[in-house]
Amino acid sequence: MESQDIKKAGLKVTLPRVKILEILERAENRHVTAEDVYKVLLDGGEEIGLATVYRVLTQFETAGLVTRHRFEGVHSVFELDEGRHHDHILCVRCGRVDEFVDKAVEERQQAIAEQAGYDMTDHCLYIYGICRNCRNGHA
Amino acid sequence: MESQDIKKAGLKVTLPRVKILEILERAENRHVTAEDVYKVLLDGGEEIGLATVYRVLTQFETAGLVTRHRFEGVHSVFELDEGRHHDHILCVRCGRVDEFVDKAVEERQQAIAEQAGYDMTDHCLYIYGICRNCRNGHA
DNA sequence: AATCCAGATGCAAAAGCTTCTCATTTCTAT
DNA sequence: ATAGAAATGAGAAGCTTTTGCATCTGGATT
Ligand SMILES: [Mn+2]
Ligand SMILES: [Mn+2]
Ligand SMILES: [Zn+2]
Ligand SMILES: [Zn+2]
Repeated sequence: MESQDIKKAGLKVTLPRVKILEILERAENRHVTAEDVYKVLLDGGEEIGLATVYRVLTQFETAGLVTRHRFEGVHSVFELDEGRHHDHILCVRCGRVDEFVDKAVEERQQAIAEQAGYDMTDHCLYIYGICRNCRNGHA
Repeated sequence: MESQDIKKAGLKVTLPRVKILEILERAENRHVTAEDVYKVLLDGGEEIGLATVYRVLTQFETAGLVTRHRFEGVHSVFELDEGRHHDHILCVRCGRVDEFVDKAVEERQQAIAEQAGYDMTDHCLYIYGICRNCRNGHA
C-alpha cells in the first residue's frame, strides 16, 4: 500500500501525492518528466497544479521514494526508487531509456573513488548511443 | 598557437574568441562556467557580453575545442578538449573536480552498449563523494 | 591603404524549466 | 466537530541560456 510510504516519509497523505505516486507506479515508461506527470493528471481530470507536481516529486526524491535524473539535453526525469541501483543507457535519437547493472563497473567505481581519496556517495553512468530500432530506420 | 585552432574551426579570429580561449588555457581549475569566464573577462577590463561568452563556448564545443559537462546541481561547465577522454569525480561539499581514466570501465561500457543493442556514441561517468580535504574538516 | 560584406558582437528581450509567494484549502490529531 | 499545521493552486519570479537585431569588425579584395 503506497500511502504508507507517503506517511512514512513524514508527509501528509493528500490526493495530489497519492495520484502522483500512482502515476509513477503505472507509467508505461518508468522515466517521466514533471510535465509528463502533469499531463496524465490533466487527462485524468485532476485539478492539480504543475507547481505541486514539482513540489511533490522533489519531496519524494528527498524521502527516497523517487530518483531524479538529469540526462543530457533532457529535463529532469523521475522514476520510482525501488531500492535497486542501476545505471542508464539512452538513445540519442528516439529518447529510449534502458537500464542495466554491471558488477564490474560498480566495483571499479568504488576503487576509483578510494584511489582519488573520495568517500563515494553516489555515481551515475550514462551511456548514450543509437538503439537497435533507430539504427534500422524505425524512427 | 591557439588562434590557429579558431581558424581551423571555420571561425573568425576575433578578440572575444581569443580571450576566451586564453582564459580556458590558463584557468587554475580546468572546469569553468560561462559566468566564471565572463568574470575573468570583466576583471581584465574586456567589454565582452555574457551572451558572447555563451555563444563562443557553444561554438567551441561544436568545433571540438571544448567539452561541456552538466554535473549534478551545477550549471554547465566547460573545459578545454585536449583529445584525452576522461571521466570525473566531484566533491559534493566543496565542488572540487578530479579526472580519471579507467580502462576496465571503458571496456565494460562498450560491452554493455553492445549487449543492450546500442551503438555507443558517448558516455559519461560522474562519481560524487566527499574529498579528503572536506572529510578532514578543511571546508 | 581604402573598401566591402559575411560573420561576429552587445544589449536587451525572450525562452523555458523550476521554484517561490501567499491566500485558501485539506489533513489529521484532539 | 474543531483547530492548527501542512499542503495546494495560480501566477509571479528566478535563473541560466538563447535569440533578435542594429551595429561593428576581421580579413579578403581592390
Ligand atoms: Mn532507471
Ligand atoms: Mn575534465
Ligand atoms: Zn532509438
Ligand atoms: Zn571537497
